[in-house]
Amino acid sequence: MTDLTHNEALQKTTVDQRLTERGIFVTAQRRAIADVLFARNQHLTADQLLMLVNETGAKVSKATIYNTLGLFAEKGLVREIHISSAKTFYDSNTSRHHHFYNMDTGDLIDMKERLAPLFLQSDLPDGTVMETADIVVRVRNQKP
Amino acid sequence: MTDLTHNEALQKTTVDQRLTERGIFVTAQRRAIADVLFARNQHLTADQLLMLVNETGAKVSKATIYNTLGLFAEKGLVREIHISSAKTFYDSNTSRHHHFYNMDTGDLIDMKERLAPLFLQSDLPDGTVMETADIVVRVRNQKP
DNA sequence: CGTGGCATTAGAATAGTTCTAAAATTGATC
DNA sequence: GATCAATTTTAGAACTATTCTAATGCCACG
Ligand SMILES: [Mn+2]
Ligand SMILES: [Mn+2]
Ligand SMILES: [Zn+2]
Ligand SMILES: [Zn+2]
Repeated sequence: MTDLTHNEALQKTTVDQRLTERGIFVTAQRRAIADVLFARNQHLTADQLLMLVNETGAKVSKATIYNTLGLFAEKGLVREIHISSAKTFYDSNTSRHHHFYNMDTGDLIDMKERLAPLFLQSDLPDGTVMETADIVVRVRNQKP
Repeated sequence: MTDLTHNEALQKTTVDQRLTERGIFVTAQRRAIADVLFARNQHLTADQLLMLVNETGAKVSKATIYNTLGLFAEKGLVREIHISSAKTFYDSNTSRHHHFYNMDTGDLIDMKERLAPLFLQSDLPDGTVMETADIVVRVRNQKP
């Protein structure tokens, strides 16, 4: 009992720190969202996150989900992954890694290799064949 | 005069062949679209293509642009590149290559290297800094 | 308390894309 | 060339992920 309470307190502090470190003011909604999002490494759509957050008992609007995901992405706490025009995932794992997207199942799977220079059949998830391998490097104009 | 006419005829045949080779029936609209799209290697949105095609004097509807781009993509004549949920480019260059996307200017630029194993500052377009480098390998379940 | 500055919210608006159902075109067959 | 089935095109409606609006809520600080 005391153990669980203690752990929750630690968790809460950790999540708060994670936001504060990036200059994000902690609010009840942001904490509720962060609790779900950062519970583990995962790939979630905005809708999925909205449902998961509200299942915990918190009451967070769709607008706040989008505002918060936008803010977190801007601050480097989540990574946006654009699969198609109707499929954007938010990845709670911001370490450098890449993905397999299974067009049949809709699964987005982390690649084991940190940076894969070549994509061999043996690198793919079992039972799948490569369709395309797209690299999009996003750049910004250097600040003057 | 005769030269130009001759060239246009050759062009038309080449475009027709390109479609026919992939089992696509040639129609006036598909030819009008292909003429613009395959005139050179380029990255176009559906809207841009619609405007360019209709500027040539052809009358093609938006639905046909989307139908045709979908068909061409399915047959491997164009490549879809998803930059964000509201930005899909169609690439008339289907050879294996990857892209730099400049978030400031909206430019989508081909990478020189065929497959870039590492992204060094010196690899980036002049005056830009890397924001993210995303690899999405699309896979399908192996046909049984 | 009262004021200022964010944050949150419901719902409307936006925009890219897909769908619908009818009309047009095609091309094979007689 | 007329007939007919299959395919394609089309205008506009519908759909849907995301963004916007503008009103309300929430603190922190004087
Ligand atoms: Mn969703
Ligand atoms: Mn467009
Ligand atoms: Zn991931
Ligand atoms: Zn390209």
